[in-house]
Order: sequence, then C-alpha cells, then structure tokens
Amino acid sequence: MGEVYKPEEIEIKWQRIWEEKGVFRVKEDPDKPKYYVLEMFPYPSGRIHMGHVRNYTIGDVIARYKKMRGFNVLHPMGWDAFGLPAENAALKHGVHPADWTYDNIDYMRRQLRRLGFSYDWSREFATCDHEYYRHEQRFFIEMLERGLAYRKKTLVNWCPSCHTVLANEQVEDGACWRCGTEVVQREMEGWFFRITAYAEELLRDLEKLQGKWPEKVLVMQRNWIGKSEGAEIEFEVDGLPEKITVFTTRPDTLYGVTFVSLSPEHPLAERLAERAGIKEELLAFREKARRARREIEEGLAEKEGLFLEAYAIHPLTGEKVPIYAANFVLMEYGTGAVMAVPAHDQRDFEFARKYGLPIKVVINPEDAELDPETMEAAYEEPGVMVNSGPFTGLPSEEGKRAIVEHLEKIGVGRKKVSYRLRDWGVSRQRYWGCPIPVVYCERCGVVPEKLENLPVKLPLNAQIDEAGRSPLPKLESFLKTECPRCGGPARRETDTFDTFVESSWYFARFACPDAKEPLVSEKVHYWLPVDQYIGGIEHAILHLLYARFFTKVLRDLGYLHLDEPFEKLLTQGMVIKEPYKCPRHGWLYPEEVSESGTCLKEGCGERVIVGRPEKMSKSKCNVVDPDEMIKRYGADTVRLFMLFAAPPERDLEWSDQGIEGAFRFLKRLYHLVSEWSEKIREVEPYSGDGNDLPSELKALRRKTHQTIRKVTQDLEERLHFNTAIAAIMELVNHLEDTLKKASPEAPGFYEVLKETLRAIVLLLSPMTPHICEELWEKLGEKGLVAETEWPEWSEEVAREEEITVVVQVNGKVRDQLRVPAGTPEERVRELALSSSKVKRHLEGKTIRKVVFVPGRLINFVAN
RNA sequence: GCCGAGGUGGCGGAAUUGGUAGACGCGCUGGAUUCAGGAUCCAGUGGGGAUACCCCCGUGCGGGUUCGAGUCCCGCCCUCGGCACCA
Repeated sequence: MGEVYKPEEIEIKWQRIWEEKGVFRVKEDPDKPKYYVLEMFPYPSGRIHMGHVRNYTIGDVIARYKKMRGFNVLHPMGWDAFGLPAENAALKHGVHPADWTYDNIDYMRRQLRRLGFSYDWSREFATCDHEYYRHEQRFFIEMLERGLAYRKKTLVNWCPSCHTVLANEQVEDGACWRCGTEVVQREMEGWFFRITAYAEELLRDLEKLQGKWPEKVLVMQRNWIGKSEGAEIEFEVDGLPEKITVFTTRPDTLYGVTFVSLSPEHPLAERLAERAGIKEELLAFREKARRARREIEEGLAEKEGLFLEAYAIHPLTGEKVPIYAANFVLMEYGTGAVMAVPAHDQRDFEFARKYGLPIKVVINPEDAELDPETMEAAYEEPGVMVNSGPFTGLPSEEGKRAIVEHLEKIGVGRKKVSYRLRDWGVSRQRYWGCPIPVVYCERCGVVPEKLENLPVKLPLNAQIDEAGRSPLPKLESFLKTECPRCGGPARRETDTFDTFVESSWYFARFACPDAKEPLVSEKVHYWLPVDQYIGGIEHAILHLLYARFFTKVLRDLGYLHLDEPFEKLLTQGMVIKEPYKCPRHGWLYPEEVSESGTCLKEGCGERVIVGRPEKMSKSKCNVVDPDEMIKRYGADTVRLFMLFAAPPERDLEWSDQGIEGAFRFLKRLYHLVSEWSEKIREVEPYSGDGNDLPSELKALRRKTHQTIRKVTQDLEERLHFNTAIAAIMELVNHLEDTLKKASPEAPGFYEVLKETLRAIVLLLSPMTPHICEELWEKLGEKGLVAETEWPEWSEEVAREEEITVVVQVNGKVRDQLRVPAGTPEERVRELALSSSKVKRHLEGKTIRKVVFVPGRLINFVAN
C-alpha cells in the first residue's frame, strides 16, 4: 500500500510554510485587480463551533480560488470582542472580562490557524482594543455634531436579567435575544442614531443589491424599513387650542371617521385625562398597556380603550367625534394618534363593536352595498366612495389623491410617508463595551469629549457587581472628569455602545488596521467594497442594516466613497444534527445510545427517540466539536465534508459516516499520487494535440478538461462547492479506471497521467489546501500550489467526439445510439429506425412527426 | 393572516436553457483478502413484474400546456424560516 496519509503532520508542515513565506499577506497593488473576501467575524465565546468552520471554510475556498485567478485578495479576520457573555463569565468565574476575552481569542485563533484558513493575520484586531474603538468614538462625536446622534427619553425595551436596554431588533417574540427573559417597557433616557434619516436611501439602494444578495434578505430588510405612503391629517380638539395630528394610509376613508384613538403614551392623552379628572385611570390604563405589550403585539390581548371625555372636530364635516386612548395604538409609529374608521379597518371595527361606537360605510365594493348593521368584519379593499360629500362616486384610489389635495388646499393635512423603521438606540447600561465619549457638565450640559482626548478608555480596574450591573456609575476615577468646554467639574457618560456599533464598520478598518487615523482614504479606496461577504442568515436585518447605515454615514462624513459596503452576500445555512432523547433520561449524547438504538444510561435500555435534525446546541447534546474532528481526520477532511454535504445556502446535516467518506476520498487520492509519484516526478504534462494517444488516454484528457471547466464554473458562478467536488471525484474515478485499462507502455501515458493529476490537485486545492500542497510536491512541482495559477481548459480537448442520442417513440425512451458528434438528422433517423427495439414499438403505426434535438435525442411521434 | 424558501431513492444531495430522473457521496447486499474483526478492493443497488431479452410505474397531491414536464401554467396539501394590531 505504501505511504500512509498522515493529515496532522502534513497540515502543520504547510501551515508553517505559508506563515513563514507570508503567502497571504497583502498590500495594495494598483497593477492587480483586488478582491475582498470577508466572513462575519466571530464573537470570542471560547471555542469555535461547526457553524464557524462552515462559514470560514466557504470564505477560504473563495479567497484561495480568487488568488489563483490572479486577484490581489484581502482576506482578514478579527474579533467582535465586546459584549455581555464576557460579563457573565466574570460573574460566574471571577475572571475579568478583558482576560476572559483575550484568552478566548488566543484559543480561537489557534483553532482557526489549525484549519489552515488563508487569513492575512497581520491585519487582525479585536474591537475591544482602544486603538479600534477610539475611532468609533470619533465617528460618534462627528455624528453628534451633525445631529445624527442624539439623546432622548423614550419607552425602551428593558431586559431585567441583563440590566440593559435592547434595540427593537434585539427583541424576539417579546423576549431578550440573548437570554430569553421577557422584556419589559421602561422609560429611559439614552443615545440614538438617526437611522430614520437614511430610511429612504436604505430602502432604495436595496435595488442595487438585487441579484447579488439573497432575495430573502432583501425582502426582510424591505419589510423592516416598512415604508408606507399616506397623509397626515389634523383634527381640532373641541374646546382646546391643541390639535391632534393623525397618520393614515387611507385618506379616502376620511368621511368614515367615527372616533379618534390616541396612544396611552400620547402627551395629549394625559392632558385630556387631567381635564376630565380621570388622570388616575389613564395612568393605570397606560401601565396595563405597557405590561401587556407582548400579548398586544402578538394580537392576543383584547383591544381596550379609555374614553377621554373629549371630542375631536372632523376637518371636513365639522362633526364631533369622541377621543379614546387605545391600547393598540403605538406612540412610536406615525404620530401616535389614529383616525378611526371602523367600517374599513379591522382594528377600529373590533374596537367600535366593543364600545358601541357608530360604524359608517364610506367605501362600497364594486358590486355590492355594505350594511353597517350586518357587517361582520371591516371592508378593507378598494371600492367606490359613498357618503363622502363632494367625493362620493369616486373610485377610492382616486379619492385618496383628491382628498389629500383638498386637505392641503385648506391647510389641515398633507401627503406623508411613514416608516416602520425607528431610530437605533445605542445606549447600553453595560460595562464591557465602548464608552460613549460625552460628559455631563453642570454648566454646559451634554458636551462631547475633545477629539485629542480620545480614546475615552474603558477602565480595566473595575469589577462587575454581584447583580451583574455595570461598575462604571460607581467608579469615581472614571466618573469624575472636567468639562472639555469650560474646564469645570463634569461627570462622564457611563453608558456604553451597543456592540452592533463595532461590527458596523470593522470591514472598512481591515483596509488599514494600524493607521493612526480612522480610515486611510487610499487604502479604503483600493480595497472596498467587500466583494464577497459570507455569514449566517440570523444577521439578515440587525447587522447588515446597521453596516449599510454606517457606510452611508461614513460616506457623508467623508471617510468612505461608497454607498453600499457588501457587493455580494452569501448567507450560509446552519449546521444541524439529529438529537437523541430517552423517555426517562432526556437528551442523550450519541455515545449514550447503543448500536440498536437503546439508552445506555444506568442500564436503562429504553428505546431512544431520534429527533429531526436541528441546530446544534449543548442543551440537546447534539453538538460536534471541531477540535475532535480535526484531531481524528485532519482539517482537510473536515473542510471537504463541510463543502460536499450540501450547497452553502442550505442547512448542512452533520453525518459521522459522511465525514468518513470524505476522509476515505482523501486517503485514496493520497495513495494514488504516492504510488505514481516516482514515475512522473520528472515528466512534463502532456502538451500534444492528442492524435498520437490511444483512445482511453484521449478520453481521460477529455474528462480532465471537462472537469476543469465544470469546477471553474461551479466556483465562479454558483459557489456550489458540492457539485465541484463531485466532479473532481468523478475524475478520480475515471482516472482509476483508466489506470486499470491502459498500459504504461502506451505513448503519452505518463504525460497524460501527469496532466490529470496536476489538474486534480489544483482544482481541489482551495478546498483541501494542505494535502494538495503535499501532493503538489510529490508531483515534483516547484513552488506552492497556493501561489500557482488556476488551470485552464481547452474546449477543443473537452469536446465529445461521440455522443449518445436517445431514441424515443411517443416520448418514451426505447433505445440509445452512439454516434459521432454532429451527425445530421437524416443519418440519426436512419440508424434509429433500424433499431429492432424501435421497430417493435413502431409496428403497425404511422409516423406522424419526428422531433430531432441535435446532440440529444430523436423522438418519433406515431399512432 | 401576510411574505419568502422548500417537498426528488433507505439517507445527504445532482439534474445550470423543457430533452436518458437519481451524478457524487453515505448506507445496504454479495464477493475478494483476513484465524477473526477492522481497513482496503471488486460488483450490484428507485419500486414492481419477468429473472433471459424486456415491460409497467415513479420527482408532495389533482388538473393543464407540450412530441416530451422534477423543470412551465392553474388549484390544493405539507414542512421550514421571517413578519405580524405599523393605522
């Protein structure tokens, strides 16, 4: 059998060589086209998991492939290093968040190196380095000056367990995205980024990403931004100078308004309640609504209202309609006030029925007349306007325009666009984050830190308290400072940034990680945008929207020159595995399940239930540890399996037998090359025209060139590594067959063998780089495979000389013919009709029609 | 409820433009090797009928277009993901 494949030896050897030669270090080179490949950087949680391995393997294949194609490839890696788990670890194990974080980074860096990823490690940084976040603080100050960052008091999502505010995007089904605790509403002052100022651009530029980003992500972002066009309409309040401004998308239903609903948080609600002497009731109502927010948002809670004993005046009819506070009206959307049209809005309909308010039909369907008495639901479709004064008779779509025009003319309304997107709350009451660089001065109020005083360093001499609260508000040395403006005594901001701020611009910093200034124009100009970004779908909204926003802000601040940061996006699927569950012992590790599928715990013997494959999680005991797999099979095998088992955008089911298969393939290839290496080391790859070769060698060359074409197309156009690998396996199978058949004495034997083996090694090298370097060396090649050009194919050589033509009778396959390529229809027909199988099926029938598809099939239609 | 993706052998998945459904891998069956197991190698492997040539059926279900449909159209079912009182 000869040499044994020893992955660990080979892999460490080549990793050292790549490192020593600085193969993946890059700098700007105006003579070469650049290519920037980026994978979403990890949170240093302790160890990498299979999801990381998959993500980074995909990126590595692309980076290595592009390099072989002659691109100057930037492929960096870093650490999203601020965040809550560091504080939790500090609480649990008494380690400082900084130590915990940097230790984790060291461990995980080693893991990534062991996988052989082609990173330019000289560019590595962690976002908790003050040399990184100092620039973020500068951006913040500049945003503050431009009104893009501001402070306000609002109802915020508060996680009682994490002691912090959460952005809307961080609330999932009413629970904290990190710890799952139910989120409560709380009024707080905090810092916000005015992302809504970019709502329209963020929406519009999604068009530029069409076809380059997954449609799914574009749809999710579009929905999140949630543009709706409508109008603002003013209602006077009877007996008071105040006005209520409502937002509606249905100005055509204005004549159907029978009451007005205010959010319980609406300032006017409080004033009206006070006037009516029911302030207590309102406050109780508001409290209840806040508490029930989750059920309200899930549509579970009953609609409730509180009559504020006041009336609004209809701007067109002058009619008086009651004003209610209603628990389903959101202060954060539109104006916090809604004109209620029960006949044509389901929510208002339910509310009206509950409180016995009138229902007035103003839109009829084309072919029917609605009766408010018998209606069971609101009619929300377009139709014909009725009971609408001068607008009666108009189609409702036209009526929208007509009414808004009229309102504008008389000055009580206007066209208006609303967005669901809200400003991004970035304040976190956390310790392990980037300090927000402002101070509170008794005299000057809120003052930004001077640029030359940056960074405002996070003090490392602090300990989290037992409740998990940030130590900053109690840390005098940090807290006490002087006002950058007047020099008087001042207090530092103790909130830190949401960690999504750091990940919103790290991709740009990789262009110039060591620069004194935030972003070096020429470098950023050369490398950006990211040509291919790769990461999990879970960031479809949060991270990707913020990064897009930051790109636009940094552009407007003069740091960047582009509108969109990520040219192409690939969202890879999860790595999943079936969990095992024992009815008595709960979730089991695979080694706790017997061969025959029974529970081995405490001699239990109960039949184990195999669940459907799902995301790996510790609690379900279905995690596979990358370290263990690397130890057993080597990095190349793990990488190969990750790429082969499914196309990248789909979920990948972990399979112990599957990885065995990948290992087997690499072993086979290793032995194959080893076996022939002596004989072909000095041989030049075949370069003739093929006419001197026996047919099986010609066929092998054909297959080789077809495979180069196929693999190149799969990597270039579709990023479908699974089919690329399948094609290479086919070539290896074909080669082995040929070696059995062909005689080494045949002319050109060694040359063709060399040509084929070279191609196999080159094609496979982006996916399993270590074994390929080793085999490259065995083939007697000089230099590194990583620095070799990607192979070319020749259409001439790849062309089939003989093809299979399928013969059908009435659309059913009856025979197959081998004919020279390009055989004309007449000849194919002649051959087909002489086939006994075909004759049998045509017996007693008349041919009505013949369909001929050149190179594919001939079909006789007969009856 | 709305939006999106998907449903193909025992399993993961191929089929890129409407043209041989099931590439490649796993598993399984038989054989070689072995004291035995493992590893490796060879052959077979969608279902059914005949076991020789062959024939019938088959890509979630029902219809349609077409010489020909996994692929296109219409109507359903199921699974997964996202959003959801946004006025």
